[in-house]
Amino acid sequence: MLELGSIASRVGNFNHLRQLHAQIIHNSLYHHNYWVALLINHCTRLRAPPHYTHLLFNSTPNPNVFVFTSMLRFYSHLQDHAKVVLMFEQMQGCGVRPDAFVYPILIKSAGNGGIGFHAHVLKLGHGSDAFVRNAVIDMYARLGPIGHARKVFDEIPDHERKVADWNAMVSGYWKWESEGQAQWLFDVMPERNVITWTAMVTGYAKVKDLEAARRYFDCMPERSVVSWNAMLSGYAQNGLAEEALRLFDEMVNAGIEPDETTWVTVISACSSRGDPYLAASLVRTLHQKRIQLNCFVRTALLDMYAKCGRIGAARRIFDELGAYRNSVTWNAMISAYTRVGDLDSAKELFNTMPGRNVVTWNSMIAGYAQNGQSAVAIELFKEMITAKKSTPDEVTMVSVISACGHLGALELGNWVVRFLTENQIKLSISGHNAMIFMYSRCGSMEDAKRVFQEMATRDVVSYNALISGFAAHGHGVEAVNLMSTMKECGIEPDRVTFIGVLTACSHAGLLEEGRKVFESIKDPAIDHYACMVDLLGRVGELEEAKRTMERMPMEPHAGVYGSLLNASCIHKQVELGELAANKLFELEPDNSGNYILLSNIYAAAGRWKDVERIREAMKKGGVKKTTGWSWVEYGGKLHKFIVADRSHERSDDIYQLLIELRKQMREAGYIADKSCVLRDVEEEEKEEIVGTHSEKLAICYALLVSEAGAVIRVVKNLRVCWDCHTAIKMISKLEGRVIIVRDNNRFHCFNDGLCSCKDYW
DNA sequence: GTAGGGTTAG
Repeated sequence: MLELGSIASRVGNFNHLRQLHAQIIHNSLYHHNYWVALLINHCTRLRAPPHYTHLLFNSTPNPNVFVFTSMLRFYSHLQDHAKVVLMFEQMQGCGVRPDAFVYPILIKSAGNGGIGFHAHVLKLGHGSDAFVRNAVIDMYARLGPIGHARKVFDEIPDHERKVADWNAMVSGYWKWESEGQAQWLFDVMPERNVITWTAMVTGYAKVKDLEAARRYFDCMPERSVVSWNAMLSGYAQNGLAEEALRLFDEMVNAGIEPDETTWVTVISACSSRGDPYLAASLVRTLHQKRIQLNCFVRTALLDMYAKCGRIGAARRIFDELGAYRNSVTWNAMISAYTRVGDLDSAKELFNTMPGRNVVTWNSMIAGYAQNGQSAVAIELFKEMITAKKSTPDEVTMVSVISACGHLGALELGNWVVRFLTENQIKLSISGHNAMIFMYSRCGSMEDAKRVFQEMATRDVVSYNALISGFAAHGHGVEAVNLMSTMKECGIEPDRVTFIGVLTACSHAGLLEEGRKVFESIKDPAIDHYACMVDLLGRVGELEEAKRTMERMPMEPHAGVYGSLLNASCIHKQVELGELAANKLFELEPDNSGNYILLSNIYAAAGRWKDVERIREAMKKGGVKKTTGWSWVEYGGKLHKFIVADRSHERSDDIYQLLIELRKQMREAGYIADKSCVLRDVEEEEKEEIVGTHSEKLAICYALLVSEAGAVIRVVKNLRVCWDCHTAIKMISKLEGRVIIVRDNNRFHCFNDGLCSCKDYW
């Protein structure tokens, strides 16, 4: 028996637990409820699998109140409220009378059902038991209404009121964001303990007042590991990873032994830094200290590996966890895959995951949205609301709104906005930012401005979204002015702001403003140089563009040479174009656009042999002209087209219209634009109408639906060429309204046959 | 205590 006792006191992991279990059976002690309860309590602590624990329980012939209490505690820890209630019922069924210890567990785990237990407790006369009373206060403090907690609290005679009751109230007020009440209770309470102080640290961290949190932390008469953890996670969850890691050092130096929670928090702080060296040193420490890695720590490690780019290591942890995985583990792994763009692996996990929650859906939807698969993201969102298993929240909607913006799908966007109000989903800053983005990408600058103006608080992203919108629509002056406004409001422009403003200057031809903006950037990044080269190039200052590029403190990337090539194309500069293109052929050998641009430059100069040479080079290098999808939004649906596409239900009408259009144009004496030379050369090899590229099909569809008076939005991948121009002119004349056409990153607003963007003609 | 969201350029 003595030996058993010494084994029991050393149960540190699941194997020890099994050994103890075996010993107990070996000594025929299994029917002793004392040992069973002890085993179950170890199961709780070590988070043993439920089936193992349940087996233990089931083979106990006459469980007493201690065994039942242990089981209740076990399921309560797992947050399996249904099992807790079931166990409670079984307990009563066995004629075992619940004592005052049982009710706090029940109430804590039962969620809203706890209110029912409150009545039960009063009836059984446990109402004046200090633990039960505290559990009741704690329940109302956590679940609300907090007023009920206060009522029970006030009814306790002064001399019976314990510090735990005060603490429950303090935490409750923080939970319900009554900072003043929490503070007041803290000030008037007759005695405080380490839990009280820690609650204040947690509370101030929750309202993001980390300075106040730190003041309380520094003033604490004593600190437990929980207090350290509270301060640590306060830093970690508010994005102050550096502070968290510094505090962790302090903690170690102070000789405090970190617990599992500490490790989880520190690992998560390390994740947000994404630093593989720091990660490796943390893992070494864990090994040296022989830390038990529970599911939480392992999941945090998984996430850390993934965010440091070690997807394989992350997957190994995921596989090793096996049955111990929880939904967080799954979601972390899914996000790990979407982060690196491996959508297939992510989707595979998504499909096999048991019990998806809203975060699972959000991870997958955001994964598609962030990897250029906006249409799929929206499809998945529709599936989510049809399945009705999880309710979309703000995070879901932010991704969906952004996806609508990327597609330029205004009808869809408006439907999503209606969905928000119908389902009472409130948007915070990022939600409104996504809306600004969506509206400006869809060409509704008025709506974008309205959303921006209606916001109570705006951050740098709000300004950036609107500035980029102005940039895309050629509203240069408004973009420059908005940057001044943001400075006046005390928000500092960041990298993205400058990209937006410089792009705006570029599209509006504001050379001097652009120069000033560029000069004002303290430490211009490579993208800022690219924008500046673009601006100089477009307005025809090609020499200065070239000089700017040569003076860059870093090696120019494809964006810089691309700008130069584009400018050479606009201003028909063969030599400069060749220089830029040759660099680009090294940097992006598979990008067909560069070959086409250079060939266009040659064609414009009448150098047909060179055009032919480029075509040969493409063939030899196996460079395929990228065939993107184009699509038209109509009736809340996206009609997709690809080269030689015949899949559309109105395919015959579309091709008929195309033939008609060409006939009309030929008769009217239109001549093919030189910018389409390479395409037309390629197409001549095929049956002309079959090889028609997707944008022409999209335009034809738009033209067809316009006859029915539909709203037309032609989006994505539109290199507006000769046929398309003519078609768009026809549509907008027909409609007498503004038509927005989007090619990858630029907008073309056609009003009465005129386009705001002069790039292509 | 661990998981998910918004802005960027040729």
